[in-house]
Amino acid sequence: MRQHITIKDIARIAGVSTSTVSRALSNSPELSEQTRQRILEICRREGYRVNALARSLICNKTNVIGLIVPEVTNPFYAELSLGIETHARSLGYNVILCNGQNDAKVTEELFGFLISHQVDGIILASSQQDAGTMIQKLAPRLPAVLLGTPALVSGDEVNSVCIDNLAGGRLAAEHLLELGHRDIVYLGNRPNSLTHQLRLRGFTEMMEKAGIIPQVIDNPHGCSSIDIGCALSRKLFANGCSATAIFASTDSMALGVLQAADEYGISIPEDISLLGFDNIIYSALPKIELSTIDQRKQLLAEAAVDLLTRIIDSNEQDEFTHRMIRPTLVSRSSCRAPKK
Amino acid sequence: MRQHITIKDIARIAGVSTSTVSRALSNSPELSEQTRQRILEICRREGYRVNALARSLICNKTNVIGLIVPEVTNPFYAELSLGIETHARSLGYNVILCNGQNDAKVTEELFGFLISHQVDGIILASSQQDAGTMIQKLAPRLPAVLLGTPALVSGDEVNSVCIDNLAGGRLAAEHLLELGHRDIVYLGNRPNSLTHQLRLRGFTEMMEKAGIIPQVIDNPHGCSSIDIGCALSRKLFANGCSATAIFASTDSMALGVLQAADEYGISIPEDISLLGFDNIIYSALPKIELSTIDQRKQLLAEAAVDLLTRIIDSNEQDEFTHRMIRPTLVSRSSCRAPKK
DNA sequence: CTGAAAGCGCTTACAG
DNA sequence: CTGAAAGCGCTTACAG
Repeated sequence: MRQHITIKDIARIAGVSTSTVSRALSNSPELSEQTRQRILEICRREGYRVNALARSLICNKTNVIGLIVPEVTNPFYAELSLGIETHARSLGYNVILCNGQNDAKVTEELFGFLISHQVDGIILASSQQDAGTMIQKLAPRLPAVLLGTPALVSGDEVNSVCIDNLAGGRLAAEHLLELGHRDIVYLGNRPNSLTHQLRLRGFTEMMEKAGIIPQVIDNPHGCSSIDIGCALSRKLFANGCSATAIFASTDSMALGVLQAADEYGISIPEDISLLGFDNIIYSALPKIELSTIDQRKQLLAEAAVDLLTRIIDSNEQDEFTHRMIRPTLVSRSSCRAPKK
Repeated sequence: MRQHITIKDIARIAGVSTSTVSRALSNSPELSEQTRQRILEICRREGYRVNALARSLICNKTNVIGLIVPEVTNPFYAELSLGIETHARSLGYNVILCNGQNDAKVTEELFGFLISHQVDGIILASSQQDAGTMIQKLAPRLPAVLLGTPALVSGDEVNSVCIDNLAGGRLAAEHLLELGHRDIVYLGNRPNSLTHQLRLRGFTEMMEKAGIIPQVIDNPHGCSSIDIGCALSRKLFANGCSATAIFASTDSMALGVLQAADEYGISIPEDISLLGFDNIIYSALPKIELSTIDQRKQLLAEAAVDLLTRIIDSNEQDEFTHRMIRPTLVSRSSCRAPKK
């Protein structure tokens, strides 16, 4: 069944050596145009397809990039991975997209899988604190880029691309302050996520300048989701919530807030303003209309691929690059001035 | 830089032949437990990792399944791919997830990529009419399963797993009829999609039994999305819409209807009831609360993987299997009885 | 229980 | 311009 046709078969049919077939396929210049065409025609006719495994084994290059995301079901990562795949393809690389499932064990296995398969480099998208350390430990020597978390701050020797979360937090604070909010909740802070730490820090610093100390509600889970956002908000609302605005750590969390608010008869934005972070496509839906901080996924994706391929090509690694992208505010209708 | 440690290095360090190292790694029984442990310890210490390319080349088996989805950014496919990956992993297979981007050219390239990389089998998730033919043409001889479209009907010689779309269409019709609707629009029919044809047929057959001929609005694009749903609905609403209910061909399309309705000041479900198809997670959001037909992604995913691995193991292919999963109605609040 | 040898499908110096 | 040979990293009969 799995009997593929090989270069040997083609050589036999064409009456040439395997070397010649190989050269015809790789567009080697040292070959008469005539024989090349004749051989290529035979390949086409016989449905020949090069065995990438064998070729990569020889060339020590696969032209494959491994991409690990925490969860494809989160639209933020789905959109990000689409951007990465598209840009990588335009540069001649294929992408193997893997689902870490927010699980360190699975992620570690995926590293093993990708390395075993000799990928040329790895992009790890993560908001986990230890993502940089993971790369160092699991893929030393392999070109790698950490996407979404600034490795610079954590001191790991890895390359990274991410949004400026500090600036993002500040943007959020400015927006809510300008609208006149004073009693504000930051919902869903993940203490073990550097990304979230920075987001929070930018937010609180700006708030404190205005003499305000926001209430911070931690998210003890390793990820953010609608369900978690909903659960945390239920607790908040159950205890009676005086705040006029909630800044949710991600859009998914914000969608959860929306759900809990609905259950408690709280209107958004009439009773409470809601601001998210990420700008996933569902935030733009009517009835949702979530104001949010845009992570600019397209820019992130391209920067990560560009950086990784540059490292792969340079074949050296004695300095590390960190790129930060500036976030922007997307103002929709989930935020307004507080009631007097 | 990309100097990996090989079996030869291990052999040298351990003072044995490469054969022995290989046997230690593959848990071959013909080996003293003592040397095995000694060798494995060295491998661990040196951070040795088997080169999957070389191993697969010899074994003629990769334990990798290729999965092509039209778009990971569609939550339906994102959830489906998660189910497939999880189930495949539990059976010892890794999954290479690829993004067809709703583009025949890209999909064809992906087939080439996967076949070149010697995957053991392919799952193609698609709602395109010609998906079965594509498999036959691009991957004859390779174990493959078409997911989401019934190959049986199209007469292609491929295996398939899908929901019973005819039954799904009937379920939708029954629900709207029971609520008392008589003036109904089916929005987003894709004439070149067998899946959608069946959905429509089940729907109209049931309607016609009740003496009703629904208005059908075609979707000329090759895919369904929020934007397309919105654009089609705008046209519908702009011309004045008498219908009391809309059955959208997918949940994404339904979200687009919601958006257009909002623009035209039409309330759902007060003015018009809205029913979707798929049951993506965003349909469950408050304020959205979309009634829909559940495709039961988990069952689909598992059935596809089970079928594919069975074919891979059997190593023969002279009969083709078609599995259909029964859809269910998920009734939320976007559908109600029409105003008198 | 262990090793030498052949071979998986390919590429690339090295000759001619 | 073309071919014979070596080799990528591994596995597996075949001897011993």
